[in-house]
Amino acid sequence: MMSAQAPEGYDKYAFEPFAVTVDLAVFTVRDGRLHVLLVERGQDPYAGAWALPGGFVLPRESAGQAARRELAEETGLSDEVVASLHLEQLRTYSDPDRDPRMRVVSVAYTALVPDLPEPRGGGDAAQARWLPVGSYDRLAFDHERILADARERIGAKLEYTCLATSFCPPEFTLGELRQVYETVWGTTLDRPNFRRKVLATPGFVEPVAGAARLTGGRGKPAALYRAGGATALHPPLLRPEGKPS
Amino acid sequence: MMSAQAPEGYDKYAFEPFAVTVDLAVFTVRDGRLHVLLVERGQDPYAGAWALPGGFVLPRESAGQAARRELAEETGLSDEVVASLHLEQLRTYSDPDRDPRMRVVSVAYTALVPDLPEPRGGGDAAQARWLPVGSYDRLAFDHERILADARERIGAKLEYTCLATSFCPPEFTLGELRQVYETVWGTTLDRPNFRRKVLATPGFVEPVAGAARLTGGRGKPAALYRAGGATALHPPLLRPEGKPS
DNA sequence: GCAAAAGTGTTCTAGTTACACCCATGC
DNA sequence: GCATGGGTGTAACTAGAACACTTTTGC
Repeated sequence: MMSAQAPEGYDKYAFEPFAVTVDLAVFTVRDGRLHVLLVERGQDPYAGAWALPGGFVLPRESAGQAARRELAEETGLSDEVVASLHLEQLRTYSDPDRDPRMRVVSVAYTALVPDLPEPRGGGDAAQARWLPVGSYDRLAFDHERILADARERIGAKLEYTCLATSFCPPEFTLGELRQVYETVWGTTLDRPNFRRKVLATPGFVEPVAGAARLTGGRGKPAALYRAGGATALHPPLLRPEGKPS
Repeated sequence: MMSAQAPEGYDKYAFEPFAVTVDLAVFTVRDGRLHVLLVERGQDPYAGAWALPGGFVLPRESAGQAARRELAEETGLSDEVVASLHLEQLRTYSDPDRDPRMRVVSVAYTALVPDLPEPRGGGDAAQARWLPVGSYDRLAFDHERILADARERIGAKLEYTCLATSFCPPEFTLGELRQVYETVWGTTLDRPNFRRKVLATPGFVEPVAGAARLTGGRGKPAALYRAGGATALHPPLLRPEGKPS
């Protein structure tokens, strides 16, 4: 924002121009692994490297609007679906040398989506793909850092919000919901305690009457639930501390 | 960040230029009230209104560096002191119409400082002043919103970090530390329980051997403490829920 | 029957809450 | 003395952790 100290008759073009972009860290859980949506760069710098999807903020849109627009373009999802997704501003990355070409300030966003069909190419040339986190060599620019920040953020968010249901299809079992936590946190959780905790939080999930589904091929069919209306998780569901998977 | 889909031979000046600024929400506790550092605007828009201090990000600095530079200018604190302060990126505000003059994207930062001497004018014309939160009519631009977000953030931060000591002078009593929590949260806390909680958290505070100080003019002199090395507060110190002051 | 996954019950304990109570100081 | 704020003690309550156990399915 212009402060009171800004020069009086300033000139819009007096400064070296800043480009403002958005970067998206979009996660999903597939086959019990955390996946992130990436695009392959076709040109230098970082030609051939994977990068987070993103793009310029247009002159008449906010960064949040730009993020939703880019997400719709990259995933091929309908506007209504994209509008209903949970998109959260992560933070802004502004190191002067983060892009060698020019001064680019990027507002990063995070989204959690259920396991989607492989994204169609969208309007752009480069194909967007879901890749397991850690399965790539190196990300372009400072995207490695952004992705790490995003992982940390969603891990923390699961503790005190009901956001985990965003990773799930419309109807899901408590086992699937638990797997979301275990995948994101890289831990195992006590099944009985997890169940009680979730059911004891009003509005976290609501049962689908009479419905049940087999999960692993064997075992007792699990009851189905839908996401409830609650967003906060009080008291929080804390991840175990020094506990590896 | 430039995505893989960015136009190839792009022109730095092809877009309407974005200005990138920082805004600062700097808090202190004075006389048991939460104060925020504000500057009075001398020119339109919002001439005469109070605004958060801030300014342009220079071509060769990051937003965080700009925030520290502006903070030093506004408060008149030495560079070493400013370098040691806790400055945290809050979020970025990018509504296209948030500044009527041009497109300004602002990265907001929050800082917590102990009760400082009234800031000297700094290099700039407008005087910066500490004002109790809520004691002004209206803030310029979307600064009301930024300030509200900043308050919420620091309130939450006190719950699970040891950051409250940033509001205190180098040596402080547990009563003063408790008052920080009560002021920011607008609640009262049980004194004995607060004391135990703080002392039971390793590294939150460390005693200053033998030192004591009278606080309210009356009463038993209180032992003095210094901030410890810990940053996280495990388990957290949760604010009471439906409890007014 | 056996393995696997869902679902229920129970015990133990750390952490918090809500108090009552004593101590040291200024007026 | 008495008001004021610092400091200690303690009983009740709550949420969570750990783990045994039952149920329902596929093979």
